[in-house]
Amino acid sequence: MISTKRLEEKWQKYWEDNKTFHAEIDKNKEKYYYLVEFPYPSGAGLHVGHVRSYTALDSLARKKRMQGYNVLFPMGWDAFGAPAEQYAIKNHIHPSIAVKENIKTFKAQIQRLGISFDWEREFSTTDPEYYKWTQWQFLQFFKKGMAYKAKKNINWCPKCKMGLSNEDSSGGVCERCGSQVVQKEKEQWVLRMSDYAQQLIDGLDDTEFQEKTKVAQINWIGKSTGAEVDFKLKQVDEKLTIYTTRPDTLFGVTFMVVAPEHPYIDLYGGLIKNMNEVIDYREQANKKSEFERTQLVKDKTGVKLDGLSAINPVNGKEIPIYISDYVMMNYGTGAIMAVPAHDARDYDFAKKFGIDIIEVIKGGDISKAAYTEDGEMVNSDFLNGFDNKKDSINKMIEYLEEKGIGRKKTNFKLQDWIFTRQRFWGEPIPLVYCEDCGWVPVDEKDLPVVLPNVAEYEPTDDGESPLARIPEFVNTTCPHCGKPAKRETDTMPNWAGSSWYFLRYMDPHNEKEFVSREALEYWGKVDWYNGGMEHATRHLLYARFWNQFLYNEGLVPNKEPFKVRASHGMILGEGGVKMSKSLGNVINPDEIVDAYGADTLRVYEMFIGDYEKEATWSEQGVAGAKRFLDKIVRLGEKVVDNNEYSKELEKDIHKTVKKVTEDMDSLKFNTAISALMILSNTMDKMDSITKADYRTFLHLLNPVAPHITEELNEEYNLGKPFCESTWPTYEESKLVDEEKTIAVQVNGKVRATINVNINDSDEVILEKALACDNVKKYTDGNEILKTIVIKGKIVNIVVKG
RNA sequence: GCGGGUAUGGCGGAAUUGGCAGACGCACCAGACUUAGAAUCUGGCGCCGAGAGGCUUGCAGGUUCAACUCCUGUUACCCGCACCA
Repeated sequence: MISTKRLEEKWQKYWEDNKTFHAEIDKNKEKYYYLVEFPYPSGAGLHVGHVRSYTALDSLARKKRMQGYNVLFPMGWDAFGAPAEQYAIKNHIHPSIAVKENIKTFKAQIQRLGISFDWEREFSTTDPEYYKWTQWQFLQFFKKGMAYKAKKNINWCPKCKMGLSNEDSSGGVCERCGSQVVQKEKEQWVLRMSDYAQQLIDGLDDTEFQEKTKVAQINWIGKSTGAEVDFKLKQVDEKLTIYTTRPDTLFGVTFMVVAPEHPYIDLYGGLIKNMNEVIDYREQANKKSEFERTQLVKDKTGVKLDGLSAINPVNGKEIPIYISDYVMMNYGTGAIMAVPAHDARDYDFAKKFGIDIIEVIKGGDISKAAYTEDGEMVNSDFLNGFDNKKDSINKMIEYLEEKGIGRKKTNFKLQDWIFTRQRFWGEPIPLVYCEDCGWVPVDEKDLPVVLPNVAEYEPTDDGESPLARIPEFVNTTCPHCGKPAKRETDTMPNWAGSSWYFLRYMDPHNEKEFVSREALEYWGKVDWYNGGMEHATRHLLYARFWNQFLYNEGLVPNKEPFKVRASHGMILGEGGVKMSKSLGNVINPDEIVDAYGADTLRVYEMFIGDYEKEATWSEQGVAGAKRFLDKIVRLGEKVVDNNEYSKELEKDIHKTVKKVTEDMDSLKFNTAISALMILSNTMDKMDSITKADYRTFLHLLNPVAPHITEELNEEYNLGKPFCESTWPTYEESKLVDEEKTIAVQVNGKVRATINVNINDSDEVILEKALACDNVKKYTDGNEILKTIVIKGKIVNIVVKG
């Protein structure tokens, strides 16, 4: 046989020459859309983790095609963003050139693996032909009022010199470089994602995501129900509105707290006697990063507003107001009512500042965390005696609404999406600022707004985009009135291009539309989307939001873009540690392909363990996969010219067809391969196998090891190439075992095994069981209390003593 | 703190969903072939025990003829989220 390298190249060429994996709309065939998250083509090249998910989906796609589906399985590149830009700055080349080089490397690496992507649909988010439509879609948001410019305190990474979304600065740390994020005021384009909070929760019902993914999204969106309550200020005719989930504890309110940024501080600064102290505190708080405010400083700080106080609306008592950084301006109303008896944070604060603590729920452990659950209400006037949280809350809301001092209210943690980056390497935002007309969208015919081809793309210290330094780019005319005007110089985050790439794959070369209606209707939803768990609250949420917006605008036919979402586990280095450059334990897939071949790498990674869990790399395991494939090659020497299954193998083959088919559908590649290993061991023990035996065996292995199986199929002249054949089927009737060995237990312990026939009655089986010598040993002289016969499975005899 | 998950031999992991725990692979041991090695083949391989046998799925209980699987409690680790009112 020819060498592994040559045969792999041979079949890769065959598939390419025959456009085997190219999909076209075909209304006579049922479609299936497999999608694997497109990679960021970094300079480091392909990782064995990529190989795992690509091979898994490739196997599924190959099988699905053989099962008669019209399979869409595309691949592209998510190439905007900071890493490419950093690389370009460091090496003094234009990011577009660096990106092209990296894509070339990645693509060659993927192609060596024989992944059945439809390369005719390939694109990069950085292609002007693609980002033209990203810009076009941004303009749809803009025109709908879904994009607005706001002066925002944004998460600012001082190292990357860039504004970050909440999602990108989770934990107060820059997602990219790990620096602590600080707050900086900046004008930003923002998408009204929070408007979609409820729809994003509801839409999950229309998906088949894993529970953990759904939960992660639901938690991130952070819905809470409660009430807004208006507290009158004593010194001025004004009310301070707060949000609470526990209006039933209103009688226990002994103070209020506003966020340092609360507008009332400036508005009523004249009444505040210790304004200097207050301003000082606010400045201190502002300097703190979100991380310091939330993680490090659990110790409560604050300043009492001297000269400004509020009235508790339910009992008329005067209560003090404090500012403290434990209240956030971006959630609720930026002000809270404090119930120190039943909330740990309020309790800490009250203890520190010597404020009254009034118990309103009996039995609540005052010093412990969070709001007390059920207990009898006390010190609460009309709520006294209520002993159920829900009823108390309803009663209070009813009271508040009646008096017009409060109302039921739902809040979400989900914030609007900060959509601008002060960077060069992103999609330019297609807006122009005109002194007379304000912000005006670029005419559609003038899209895309192309990134200029210059050498200056380093970020500036003042936080302006590098594009601002390029007069030819900045200066333009107003699309509306024609007067001189200036372009927006910020660019989009790299989550933009990935928010709709799955749509573009359906019709990637369309110059007139972002995708044709026909393609949208035919390819529909992504049936199976594989990606990392780390994207659950970012890419996956952004993409759903984006698609829901397009749906609401009538631009796409499905509100939810993805049906099933699966995620692969990470591959760790030997010893169970993360692969990293610094540890020097990164495995380059090329080296494995060179040494063992692509099929071996593929089989190994599919056999390594539970697909959804992390797995540890083992070179010895790779060698084991290679041994398995070598054994399969040797099996060919036993083939005799017969187109029926061997009698001895028929049942095993039918069972294996069933097992492999079902296991692959549920991502249990490891057990599918195990079943094939068992079958190969059985065949290996036989003197000869038939062509039919061998072909079906190779066919079942083909999705995972496509090259070697095609080659052997051809060499032994077994039939058409698998990629042009129909997936094997099994017959239920061939699965039944006539004879079976089952265990006999006495008092739950196995004492013997017996052979039973499928037609044996329970009585016959029991008789056989009782006849065993080793069973008699335990039953003789003992009273048999009970016998259990489970057909085809087990016999259990319960004896006394 | 809240939410989600995991726990099975020396290792990666199986277990028809309540029916012989440890499939399959790796590693290891012994043997065959070989001048030797590689490759390949045969056999062994959870723990204790010479053996009969006993014990064993993080730990402690429970349900059941029967529990890795169901229930209660508990421990450890991993991952999200987190002064969210």
